[in-house]
Amino acid sequence: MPASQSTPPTTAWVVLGVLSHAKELSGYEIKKWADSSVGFFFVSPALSQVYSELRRLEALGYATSREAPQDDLRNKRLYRSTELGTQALGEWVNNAPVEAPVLKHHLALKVWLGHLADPGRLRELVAEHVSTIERTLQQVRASRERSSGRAEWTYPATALGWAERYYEGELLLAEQLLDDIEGGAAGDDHA
Amino acid sequence: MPASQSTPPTTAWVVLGVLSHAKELSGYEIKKWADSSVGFFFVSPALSQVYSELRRLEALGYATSREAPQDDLRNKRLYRSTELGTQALGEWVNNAPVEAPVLKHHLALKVWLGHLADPGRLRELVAEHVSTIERTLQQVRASRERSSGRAEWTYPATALGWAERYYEGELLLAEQLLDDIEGGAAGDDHA
DNA sequence: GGGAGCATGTAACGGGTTACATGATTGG
DNA sequence: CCAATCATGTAACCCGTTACATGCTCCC
Repeated sequence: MPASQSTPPTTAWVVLGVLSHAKELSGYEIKKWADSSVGFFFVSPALSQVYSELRRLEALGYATSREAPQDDLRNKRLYRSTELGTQALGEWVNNAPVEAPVLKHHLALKVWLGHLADPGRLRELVAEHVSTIERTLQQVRASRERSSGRAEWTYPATALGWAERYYEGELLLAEQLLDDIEGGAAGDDHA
Repeated sequence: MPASQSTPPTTAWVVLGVLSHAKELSGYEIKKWADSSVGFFFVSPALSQVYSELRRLEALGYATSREAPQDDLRNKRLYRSTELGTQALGEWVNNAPVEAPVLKHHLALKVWLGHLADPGRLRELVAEHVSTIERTLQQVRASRERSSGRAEWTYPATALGWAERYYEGELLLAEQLLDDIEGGAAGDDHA
């Protein structure tokens, strides 16, 4: 037995994960679901990659698809998870070690380079960041509210609750950051 | 003037940023500094990539290098930022828009897939994650303490202070997560 | 003697993105 | 009529990683 052994990339599990929460979805729909759920705590793949992961999953026997007419002339391909797929996904969830979170925090990076920044501009950058987070937070809340209540969405709702608190934390951190850089050259052991 | 226009990848600024905090460093040293500073809020590049970014920076005129003997027979290449480099970096810090933070939170992802997990195992996964974060937090604290005090490290210390609070927040979030999944099927609007 | 740290680099690979191409339907 | 949404896919590209290759020195 020579063949492929290496585990699929996490993105494959993300796509299969969306499928595990629904019965049958098109690539396009998967992308949308990903954007408004998993996207708040794990990078949501580009549409083109959703399609290629779907092909991979099908090749692995983790998903099946069927052609469905959506209107005259137009076809969409609908995917669903197989037994094997759900099994493999559960296997991954339970047995793969939890990798350390990966973070690219551009604002923190810029603060770290604050000695090269115009002080006033630095504060503006924090403000920019706060707006970004606030927009995200609104979306998270909307999503979480949508999923709260239905029994099948318990875990997604829990994850979204986590994300909500996470972004609230981001806001707090930004405020404290502002104090730090405002409070003239601070950064040493606070009061 | 036809030539290259596209901005270098963020990693280039990371490397140049390390250089902007020192006078002259080898690639190897840069990697170490990156690991224990910027690495806590922005992915630290692999050593091989540090070297290739250095070559890029030199080609752009943002850095210069010189050959320095480190012991008989052995040479190391020492890099320093040029005027132009510092200028370009400052330009980036001040004028490039702050991109949204990128997060890959594997634990949250797995919680989101909790319907496929063994409940007991899920709690273990959270515990695994907590250990990871605790280890990171210790390192952040050590780094922050090392940089606190010296005037030139004000901004790095501020950034590390941010990181310290960030990981403390992660710990809190993990606790609440445990409550959520422990407290039977919760996730809806808390008390 | 052997392993860890210092030091630099190449090569292969893959994960993932943007841009491009196409085209129908619906709503303002 | 035009923009947005639905819908799928290809191609180019590059960022970044792991694995490999090499070799010295210091310390146990």
